[in-house]
Amino acid sequence: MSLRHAVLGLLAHGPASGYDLLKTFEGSLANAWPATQSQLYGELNKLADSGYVTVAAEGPRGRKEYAITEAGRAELHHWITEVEPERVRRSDMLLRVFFLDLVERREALDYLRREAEGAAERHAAFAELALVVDSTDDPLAEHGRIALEWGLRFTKMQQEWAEWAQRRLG
Amino acid sequence: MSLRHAVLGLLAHGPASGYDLLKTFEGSLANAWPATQSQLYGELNKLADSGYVTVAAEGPRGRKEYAITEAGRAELHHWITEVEPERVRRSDMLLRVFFLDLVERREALDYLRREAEGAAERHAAFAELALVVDSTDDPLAEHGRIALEWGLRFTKMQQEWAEWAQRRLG
DNA sequence: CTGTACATGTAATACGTTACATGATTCA
DNA sequence: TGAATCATGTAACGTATTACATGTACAG
Repeated sequence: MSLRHAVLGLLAHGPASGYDLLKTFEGSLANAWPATQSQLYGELNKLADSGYVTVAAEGPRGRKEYAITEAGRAELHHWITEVEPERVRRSDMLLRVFFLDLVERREALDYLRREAEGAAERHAAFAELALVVDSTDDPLAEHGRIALEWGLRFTKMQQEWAEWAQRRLG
Repeated sequence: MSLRHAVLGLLAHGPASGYDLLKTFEGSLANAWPATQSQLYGELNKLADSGYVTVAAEGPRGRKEYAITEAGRAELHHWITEVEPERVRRSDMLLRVFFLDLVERREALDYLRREAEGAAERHAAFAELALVVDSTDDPLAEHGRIALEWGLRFTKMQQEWAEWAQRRLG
């Protein structure tokens, strides 16, 4: 049910076409809620049917510019402030850990080493992004920066955990 | 595609019925890969069709005890050691953070406070579990303990992040 | 005038959740 | 004998991924 709220959240900042929104979903938002082109266009039509968005303008090449309605804003506000975030998360990375006793110790250590390295790489990428964000004094980037901080801390935690696990197993 | 590997991983430790497996999916494994009864029974039939498991014995009340085959073990080993874990994760908790500029500052701080509190609670629950696990010298619990450590570190990170975010916003 | 970017849509397939449906065994 | 537990299966619905399908506008 969250794709609809992701779309509403973006449209709450200003009108946009499905194509515009797609760029955002491929960018920063991909870290919180990835979505495909197919999904997006379908969701926009459903949102329009429900009255949460309207086609505010039509442009060249069949472009449809969507705008959020009052009902859409109300639904979005309700979702942000009153709906409990979903705690269930699947992790096939962690799932493998449960079964590491089924492979050679060498293979298990290799697995954890790759996890640590991958986490370190993703951390470095986030850190670079943070440098850029921090050097611009754009107040609109404030919440993106808080989400980015989550990524920084998560990847760091993941790396440290994988290193700890290697020491414990090794 | 990971439910099948979760099932294979459990059966690699010994034969079990769908009903048996369900208990495990409701327990420790729920933190890494939750699954419903409906999904499980369906997957077991598919795995049997593919030759990854066989019905090793039948018991009272239509009970079917499944056992992993050599092909199943090979597939499981391949998955653990060679298949790259999926990095894409959706988080509606993080998604809301991107849109926190759309609500009152008071509401945004409330949201982060609730996140911090929830993380602290989940951390405490994990910590209690860790005490139990650490006091038993069961070598089989070793990998479960490593997964548990991930939960411990994740919830701690989440709490600290939410507190940091409150200070930054407030 | 041609390639690239813009722009939207549908179909097939798989995965996941909830609810429904049914029945056998055990134990108090 | 009635309730709890054991035990499996199906159906409906929603969401996600991939591929297919089509056409317009603009810039070089």
